Amino acid sequence: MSSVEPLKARRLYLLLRDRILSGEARPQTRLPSEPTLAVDYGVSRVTVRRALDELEREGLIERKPGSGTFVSGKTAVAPMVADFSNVFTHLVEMGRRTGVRLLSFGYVPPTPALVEDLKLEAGERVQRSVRVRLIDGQPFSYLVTHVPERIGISYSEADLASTPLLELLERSGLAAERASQTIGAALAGPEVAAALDLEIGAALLSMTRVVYEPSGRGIEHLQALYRPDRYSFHMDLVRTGADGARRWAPVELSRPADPQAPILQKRRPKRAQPQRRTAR
Amino acid sequence: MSSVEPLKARRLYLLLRDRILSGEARPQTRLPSEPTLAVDYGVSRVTVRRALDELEREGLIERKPGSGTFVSGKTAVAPMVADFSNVFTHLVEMGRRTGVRLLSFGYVPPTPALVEDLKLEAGERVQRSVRVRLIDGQPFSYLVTHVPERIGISYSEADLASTPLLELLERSGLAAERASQTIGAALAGPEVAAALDLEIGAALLSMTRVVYEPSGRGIEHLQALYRPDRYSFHMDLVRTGADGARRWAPVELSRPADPQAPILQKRRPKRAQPQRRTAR
DNA sequence: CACTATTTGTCCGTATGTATG
DNA sequence: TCATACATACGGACAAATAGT
Repeated sequence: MSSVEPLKARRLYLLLRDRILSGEARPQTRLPSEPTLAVDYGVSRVTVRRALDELEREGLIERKPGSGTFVSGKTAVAPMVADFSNVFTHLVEMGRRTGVRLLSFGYVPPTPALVEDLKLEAGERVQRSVRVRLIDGQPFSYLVTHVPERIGISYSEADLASTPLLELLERSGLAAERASQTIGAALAGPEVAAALDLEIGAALLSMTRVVYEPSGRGIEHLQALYRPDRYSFHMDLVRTGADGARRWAPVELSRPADPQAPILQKRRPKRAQPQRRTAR
Repeated sequence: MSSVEPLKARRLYLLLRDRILSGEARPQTRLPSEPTLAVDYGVSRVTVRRALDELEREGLIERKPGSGTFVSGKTAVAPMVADFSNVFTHLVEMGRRTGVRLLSFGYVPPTPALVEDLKLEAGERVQRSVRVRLIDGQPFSYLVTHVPERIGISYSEADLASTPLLELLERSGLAAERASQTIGAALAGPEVAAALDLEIGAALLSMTRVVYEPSGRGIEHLQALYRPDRYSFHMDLVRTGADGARRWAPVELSRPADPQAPILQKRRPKRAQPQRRTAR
């Protein structure tokens, strides 16, 4: 009973939903007509209708015959916004909104890449744990963590399910002094898709972080995958250094010194899109 | 007239290509067998073969009958890595590797979101420009910029095609003092897909940045969309403040690129020996 | 040297989504 | 809205090549 799904329609549905939920297509505004959408996205009108049907079923749009299709004012669930410069995930702030599920835990031989990133010695094994973070009961991040075995033994599996890893490491007397982060994008494989309640091939935000102790050896390697509709990174910067150097430093999140501070926790990135008219 | 494209096969192809180009699947390693892939990704073997055919055609994999499918040592084009804390896109570093195409330019009434973000006054219009950045002749970013009209008039359309916007603003005597950035993900619409040489619905890295002058008014609103295979954000952090505060500050960009990191590969529920074809 | 297990390569008929009118 | 034509996707089955026992 492997019924095949309407793939093109689903893709278009996802695209339009993304536009609506991201706030690009604002409530009460009219969507392009069905024939226009069909031409724009290179599909038939039947496919467009299928996508719109789905959106209508979810209450995201309202169709008025003879008039057009309109974005309804349905609000999306507030996504989570993280301060990019804050390496610690502070449970205090997250509070009871978030939870953690420990999917797997064990000690494995490291891959070559891990040896390089963590500067492991020959034969040294790593502790590998896979966790899923939830917000309001909904999964939003998939975390694969690798820690050198000599460090990993300082806490238990149960600790990991309740306490942020970096906090555990600190309690063990380890000093996290330097960190290195890279943000990119990736596609969801079967495991991740299942864990994050997505379909295979969905787009994800990815972050790779390596934390080092003063000696320069790595103490944590984290590969995180986020649902972009539920998580994004944010950073406020101020100009520093009168030496003409174009340096910018992050500012505190908690203290919005300026009443006009531009941060709003709930704001999501807008995806701009040239509505009309392309130039070549 | 080929009316329908192989969507599932294409998706699987993109997924596997992502794994290979990102370095997760390392050269010379063996991919899971076709039946295994079919089960893992919930498609038929025929579909798996189509995806592998495409990869083989591009030389990313080598198939050895009876033996398996192997990742060939073909190196991906080095993607661009940006220092996240550096608001300025320094042409100096980018040098001649990069180029800019100005797609559109003009003055338009602002959207409600823009009014809010830039703190525009009633009736104030904005200058809107759409640019595409190229690296080695290949497009990697799609930039939609909005600038208040009172500021935009200080430079010409030609300037914009050759000089970074923030530099132009500085020359006009404007002080960029604070900035606010959000990174997320988005899906490619028709225009962006065409501009970035992608297909509609492809995943993109998105960044929204608003730059403020000391008075608190916005002087630039940038919506950037990046091809994740050609661009990513990087940041090195050091611990600051012995006051126990968990502050981290960015340091100078030292090393070029961390190859993108590990995602998990589905393990077979069978009795698997240390076959270890996992991620890195 | 065979025997076995697993892999890729090739074929089939069937079912269903998509485009067209 | 409906019906038709076509391409894709599916689940088989079987052959050939490879590697390990």
